[in-house]
Amino acid sequence: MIKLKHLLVLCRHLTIYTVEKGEVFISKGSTKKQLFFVRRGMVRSYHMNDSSEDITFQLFPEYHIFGNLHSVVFDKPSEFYYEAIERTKVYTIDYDHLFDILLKNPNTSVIHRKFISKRVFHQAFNRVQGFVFLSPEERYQKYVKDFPNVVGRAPDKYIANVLGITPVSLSRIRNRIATKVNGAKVK
Amino acid sequence: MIKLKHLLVLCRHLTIYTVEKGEVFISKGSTKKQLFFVRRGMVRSYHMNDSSEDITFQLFPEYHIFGNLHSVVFDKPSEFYYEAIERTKVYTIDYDHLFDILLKNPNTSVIHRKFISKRVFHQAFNRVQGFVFLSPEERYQKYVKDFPNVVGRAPDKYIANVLGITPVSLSRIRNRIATKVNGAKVK
DNA sequence: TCCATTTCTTATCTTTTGTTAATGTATTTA
DNA sequence: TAAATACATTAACAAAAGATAAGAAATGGA
Repeated sequence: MIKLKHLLVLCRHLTIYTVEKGEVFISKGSTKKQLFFVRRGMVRSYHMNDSSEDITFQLFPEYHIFGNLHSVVFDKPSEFYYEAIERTKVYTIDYDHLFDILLKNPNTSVIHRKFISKRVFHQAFNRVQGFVFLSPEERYQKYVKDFPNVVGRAPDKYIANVLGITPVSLSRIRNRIATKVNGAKVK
Repeated sequence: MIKLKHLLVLCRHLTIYTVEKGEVFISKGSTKKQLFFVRRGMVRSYHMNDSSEDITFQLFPEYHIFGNLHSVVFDKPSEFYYEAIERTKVYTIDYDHLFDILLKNPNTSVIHRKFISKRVFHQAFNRVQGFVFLSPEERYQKYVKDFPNVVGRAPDKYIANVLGITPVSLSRIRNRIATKVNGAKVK
């Protein structure tokens, strides 16, 4: 059980701010261990190729948590950029600071455990299951179900990357699904 | 720093045993929260399709840890089977028991954190990165590099599943790579 | 509102993958 | 040892995906 008073301990240490579309929260190479909670807007993490083409790794809409995973978990510089793709409002806290609080308030270790294992791990584990057990088409359908507030909103090219396919292929998949549903395609 | 005395606390609670090839450690539906350390042999986790065809999710050779993830992390019954694909020797401990020990020995929380975040999460996160950034062929090459003691040993059909492709496709990829390396293929 | 840019779709072609089945090769088991 | 089983490879075909480019639609700024 997470109790209100433990949440209050955390809230006092949160910083709140808003950034414009295109602004970057975390750059490649950063070792800052920060966690962010998206209160409004959307963020994408992406990887920059040698040939200067970026591939989106994940999309974070409202009420999702992101952070410099490479630093927080692996103690390495970030390999990703994290940028707002809309005007975005976040709550942020330094991870080491958070960890101090958790250590000083043993009861909050429940929050820590829940955070690390449930949220972040669950995401990664579920994605792997999708790649192993589902076809690209099924993976897209599952993504629509799991993230209905991302689909018509973030550019499809980002979603395609997240699903491990090309934007062109995603467009065809969407077409294929529409054709199936409507019997014949509606122009 | 993990200290010897903390490891000793854990060791006293480990159970050691060996099973034959084909025997099952964890069945689908199990809610037992157990962790296993593979001392010798190899284990595979797999998912049973409705049409009674199984898909391998992961392979665990020596010195790898596995457990009923669905139960330990999500408090749900296991959706996977975990079976020995060789004669396998494991060290095992009940997860709740382990957690008790960790709580009573605050210094061991380092072990806990390292275990959950580093090992298990690292695996999942790395796999997702592979699916998003690499082609099936590159994914296979990375797997060979990361698990040299699995490749010539576990059946290729299992490895193919882990990589999210069919066994036939993996065979073609291997052929393609061999042809590239040798200039012409060696029969 | 209009222009420029970005994004999505569509088309063409090539490559890869899935599917199914046959063949060859080990490995097991009786 | 012989037969049976499991596995890997290969082939043939269909389906899907990647790459590239061109056109349509949407978006964003001036």
